[in-house]
Amino acid sequence: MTINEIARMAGVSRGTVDRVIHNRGKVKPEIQQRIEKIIRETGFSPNLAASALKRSANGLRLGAILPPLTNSFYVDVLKGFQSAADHYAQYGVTLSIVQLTELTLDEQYCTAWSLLDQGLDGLILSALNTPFMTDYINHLADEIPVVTYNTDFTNSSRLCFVGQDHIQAGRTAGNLLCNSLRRPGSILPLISYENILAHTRRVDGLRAVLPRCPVDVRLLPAVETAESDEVAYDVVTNWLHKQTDLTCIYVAGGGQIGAADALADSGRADEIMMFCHDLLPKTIEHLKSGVVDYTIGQQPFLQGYLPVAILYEYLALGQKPAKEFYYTSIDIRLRENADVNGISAITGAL
Amino acid sequence: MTINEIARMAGVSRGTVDRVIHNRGKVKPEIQQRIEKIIRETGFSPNLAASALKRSANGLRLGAILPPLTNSFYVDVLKGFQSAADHYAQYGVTLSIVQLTELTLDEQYCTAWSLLDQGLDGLILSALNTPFMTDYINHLADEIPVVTYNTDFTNSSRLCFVGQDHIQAGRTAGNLLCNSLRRPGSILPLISYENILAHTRRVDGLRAVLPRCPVDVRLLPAVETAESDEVAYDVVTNWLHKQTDLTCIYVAGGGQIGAADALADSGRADEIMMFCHDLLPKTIEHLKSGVVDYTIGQQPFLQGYLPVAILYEYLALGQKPAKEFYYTSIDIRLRENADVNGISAITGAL
DNA sequence: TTGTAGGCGTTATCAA
DNA sequence: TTGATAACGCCTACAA
Repeated sequence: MTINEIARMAGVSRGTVDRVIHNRGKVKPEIQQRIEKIIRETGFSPNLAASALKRSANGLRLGAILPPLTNSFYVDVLKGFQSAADHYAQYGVTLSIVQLTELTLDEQYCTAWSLLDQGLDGLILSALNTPFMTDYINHLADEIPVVTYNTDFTNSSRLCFVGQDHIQAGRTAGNLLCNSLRRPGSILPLISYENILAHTRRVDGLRAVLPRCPVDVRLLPAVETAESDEVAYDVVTNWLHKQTDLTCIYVAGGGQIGAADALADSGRADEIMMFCHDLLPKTIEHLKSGVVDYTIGQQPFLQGYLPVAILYEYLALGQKPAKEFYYTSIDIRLRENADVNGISAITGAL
Repeated sequence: MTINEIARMAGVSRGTVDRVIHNRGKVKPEIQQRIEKIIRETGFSPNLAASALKRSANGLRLGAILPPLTNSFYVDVLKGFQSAADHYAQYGVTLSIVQLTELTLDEQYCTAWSLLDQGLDGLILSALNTPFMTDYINHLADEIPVVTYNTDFTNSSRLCFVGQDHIQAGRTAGNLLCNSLRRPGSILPLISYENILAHTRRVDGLRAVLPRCPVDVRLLPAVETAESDEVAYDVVTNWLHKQTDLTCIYVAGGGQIGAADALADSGRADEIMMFCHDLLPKTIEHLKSGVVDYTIGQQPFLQGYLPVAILYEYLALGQKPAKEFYYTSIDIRLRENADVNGISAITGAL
């Protein structure tokens, strides 16, 4: 089935069929309906290779906003962006990646705005959950499609979200904890900031499943680390002294390396468990040395790659995303599968 | 960069450049080198959309051989095949899927042969590891590219393999077991048949890490279930009586549902752990009800989808696979992440 | 050994 | 409101 055959069957020209397919109007209603009927009956859909070939001439400008790379999680996200940019370059896509240097509202605003000023066709972003940012995203989304990743803005008009279900990830951590704890005691949760939803939600998820624990556990109030390994090191060192019945350190976000180092230095890594999120290079080392017991990954590469793919399909091929929430997997890692690099995206597939 | 610009820069015609790109010969060596130099310097690579558009006229016939669907693991593999077939249909690919009705050598041979007789351009298969099959795959691979999935034939001339590193998966199961066991005792491993390498390797992997276990454990000799849930049910029921210090049932392959049912019926699911491989619909139920503690998935969908993508790129676009081993992830599941469907392939991405 | 030309299916432009 | 025509970049006969 080609657009030519449809045109022949309908007794019109290709141009008219094209106008119907893309809802461009300027077609007599009765002809429109006739063509739509034929398309439905034949199950015709445009040849993507041909569309892509033709569209690649036009060009598509996408922008992506990336939090500071001091959190090395975003290094893998960046790889996803770059890999996608590389792949879609031949389809006329240019991706402008803007790296923030600090995690403040103002900079986010200004950067995003300067990107938009360049005349973007679509935007990919992740940001702090504040009412101001929600408004701003709504404002952007009026002009161009916006895809959020890692951190969602559910009550905004963004096109869709790519990232983890953080509550469920926290529940999964709690599930692992319940399975592994051998003695009663206290659990110390660490987060970066109270206003990072991802982190507080993970703690909420963990808390929700603790009643299933076969031994008595107590979840201490979450301690902030300001996304700093130094702070986390000190926090853990202090609590190791202060809280004598500590059985587990749960890093819901921020400073996992500092926390692990502190636990290792204390010489009590065998006796106290440690759980965290994300699979950073240092985390792999800590898994192998037995300091960290479990970590839960969230496919960072895909969080960079997929938004680009989604926006390409939406803008260039006119295909709306199939889902509003593209949840990445809850990827449990421990010593023996710390090194396995699963296949995260069929990048080369045309 | 287009083939036209390269031709202009080299002072030759498009045709000559095309011959160089695809190593078709019939080009004067000095001209060949000149063109190759320009291609290298400009970083030119052919536009995939244009290639695809042109090639889709020719058509590509692929074949896939699928073990009996009585093992519902292969239902997900089949979905992968179908999804890929669907996607690549517009690029002129037709995929013939042959489902075996029993797992015997003769049938595999005859089916594969009849497929080849139809004039295939590439073949995807999974089979029992016997010397005969290795010879046969070598024979096939002389004619057309062959991709193995799930079960590899490392000493054959197949193009590449898509599937799990079974030893590492077994080690991961052992790792989980060591983390979770609370009392000493015996572990009962179940396998389908001794000559299914995947299963015995998993047990080998598990055995290798047991010395790290903080409590005393003993690994019993593996028991065969002939890939039958009925047999597995009886085996487990018997051993639950016979082996009074049983702490864990490890289903390395075959009959996991029967085994779980037996454990549930015995009323001792709380006291005895159960580990298995693959995430079948019934396994999810058993995870949620607490009968099965952990299962290790291996991305079955991808094991169907990826081989098709690989063969398309190889045959239609002339791109050799980047790796010989495409290891799927070691996908740990327990109650709280049993339901999560990660994103397994960017299928719609052009 | 090299060059030429036609077409893959779609889309954009222009003329009717 | 429609139809005709010219690309998009590559591949492949066929001609030279």
